[in-house]
Amino acid sequence: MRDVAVRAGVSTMTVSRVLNEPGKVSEEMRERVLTAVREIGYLPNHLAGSLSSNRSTTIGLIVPSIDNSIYTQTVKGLSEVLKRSGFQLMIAESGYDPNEEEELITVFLSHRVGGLVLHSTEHTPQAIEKIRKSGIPVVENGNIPKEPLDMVVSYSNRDASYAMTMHLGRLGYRRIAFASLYSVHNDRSQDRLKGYLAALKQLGHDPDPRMVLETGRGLAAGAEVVARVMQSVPEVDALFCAGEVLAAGALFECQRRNWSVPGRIALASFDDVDLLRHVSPSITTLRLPRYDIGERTARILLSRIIDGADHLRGSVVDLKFEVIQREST
Amino acid sequence: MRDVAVRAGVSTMTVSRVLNEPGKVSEEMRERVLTAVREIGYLPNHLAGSLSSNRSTTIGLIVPSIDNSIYTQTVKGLSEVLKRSGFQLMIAESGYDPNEEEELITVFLSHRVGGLVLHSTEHTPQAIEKIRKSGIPVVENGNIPKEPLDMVVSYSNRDASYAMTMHLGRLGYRRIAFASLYSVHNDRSQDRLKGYLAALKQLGHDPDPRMVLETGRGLAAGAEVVARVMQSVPEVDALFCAGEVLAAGALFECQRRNWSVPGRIALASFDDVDLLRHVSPSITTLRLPRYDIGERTARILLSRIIDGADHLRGSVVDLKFEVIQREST
DNA sequence: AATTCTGTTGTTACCGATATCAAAATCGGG
DNA sequence: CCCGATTTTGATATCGGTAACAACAGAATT
Repeated sequence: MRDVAVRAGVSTMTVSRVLNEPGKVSEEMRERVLTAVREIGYLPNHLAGSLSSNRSTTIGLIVPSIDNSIYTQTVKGLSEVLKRSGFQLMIAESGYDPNEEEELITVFLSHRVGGLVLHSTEHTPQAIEKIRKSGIPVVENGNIPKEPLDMVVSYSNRDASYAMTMHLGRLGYRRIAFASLYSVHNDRSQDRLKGYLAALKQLGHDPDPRMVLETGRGLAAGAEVVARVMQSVPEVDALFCAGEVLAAGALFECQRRNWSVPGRIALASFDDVDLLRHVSPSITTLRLPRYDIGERTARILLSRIIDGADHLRGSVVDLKFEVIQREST
Repeated sequence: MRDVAVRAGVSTMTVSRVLNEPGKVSEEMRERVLTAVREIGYLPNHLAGSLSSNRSTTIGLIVPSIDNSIYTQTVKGLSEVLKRSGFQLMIAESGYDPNEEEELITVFLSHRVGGLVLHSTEHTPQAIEKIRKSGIPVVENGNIPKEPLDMVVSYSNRDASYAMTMHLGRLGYRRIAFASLYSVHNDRSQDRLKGYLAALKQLGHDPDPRMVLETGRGLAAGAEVVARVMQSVPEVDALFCAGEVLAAGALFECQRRNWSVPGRIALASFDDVDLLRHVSPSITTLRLPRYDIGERTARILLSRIIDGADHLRGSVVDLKFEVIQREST
């Protein structure tokens, strides 16, 4: 930068102004400086800039696992909005472990990120303390927690699960089973179960512990879960899989075993991925606003960081979802 | 840091040493400093550290699109290895556009990343120039380019495509069609086509332009492409889809139209994702070392950055792939 | 014409760490 | 017990920018 200043015959301060607040510099200076910048091929040093101004254009994002198609839509929404404002994304995986998450938060804070996006809504007390102390804006977006850290952009897992279960009930299914990922350290799973149970109650069905299943990740888990419930409760007539991979795995297993869907058993899913629309039968599911979540998260963060919109502190954005009725129910 | 130094009654330099080169400090000092660090809840400022030391623990990664399951495995490999060494990942999407990529490279360079990982192997001349000038290590890992920028960790798209086509030939298929994504600005597609053509030649089959198809992304594109080739060349007996989404889409279309697979037409795919193993019939495909690519990329970058392993400059790692024979062929 | 205001540019200090080299403490051997 | 070698610690400059305020010129006001 010094080189540019010398070449243009101005002070470094003027160079800095041309690059950051061009309006405050006369036309003539601006051109002289920009020419020098081009001639030298000068690249500003963001580290120095951030250190000096105590402002950062980096946002830290922590997801449970990168290789999960449902997060990627959110990441894309985030990334596209942030890029437009010249912000960068730092991404890390917590592996569904709050302690790991805390560690990553620490690393991000020491990188002085301007904001933080957390998919999980379960945090260690130390993590919460560190975030509070840092004072940077945070958005949680995997669920709508009881006690938000700061801002929230999400949909309600409980409401979505409730809506789908009610939908199945209204279609006339009487023995509706529910499958989700293991719910320890996963309040999304817990809330989905709550929604399911609330809907059963509303429908006047009795809950049956044999019809509430938990399993691991992957298509194989979906296959296992449908086989398990068919075995233990043969009269089951619908299976609501709270996860799109589980639902797909369940469908494939039904195809292999020649269980007609929805004749023998109906299937419903959570999250609308391309796959569910293209299998036959196509699978009834919930369309969740994954991309929108990323977009809104980015916007609200930028408002806080750039415009200092302090009135947004603690705001909760509850985005809409939709039941998509297809052939499988 | 000043506060910590004062509290421990030492100089900031000693604090810095305790944190970065604990071996060079006496046991007593170390404990005094660490206590002060804990009491104050001190978080080092990485920006300041990087600026001062001119070293960075951030790696920039540019992928064409984040929401593509095949990249996520590579990202995971990268992320896991980097995390262990305290490195961070900055991720951005180029949207398959070299100009966009150049822009992102510029941003990353001004953030002074310690290394760069590019999935694409097509770059603008300016991008190449900027990278050269910056002197930071770079890994390309989407393909094995003719003229690498620096280091390469990948498999050969041409060889993989050749291997699968030969496999189909050896199984006795005589009219093998080939489908890929549009090949403009996509040397992966181009190389896969080359491999296919080379194998046809080797097998003594004549290439037929009606059996070489290009299409867009998504399951619908796979459906479209299989319908198209069945229409224009009814005697086709195998379709090699150079992309796992295309193959899955093609299979679903065959199921809808009741074209028996592999009886009426055989299907082969590129990349081994969970889905291809679980559909019925399961799909013959290539297992590519996606995760390994990320892992090796991270390792080789860290060697260059931490150990200054200059002999690795320009090295090319050609990882192995494997043909997975399944029910669809 | 003197005074105030406005807009542009420059000066200086500082952001929070590390590199470098000098100073002080420790150590072993004669 | 002294001296040089070795280890440990500290003082200072610096990394590359920006904040804050000062200086200055020309326009507007009185």
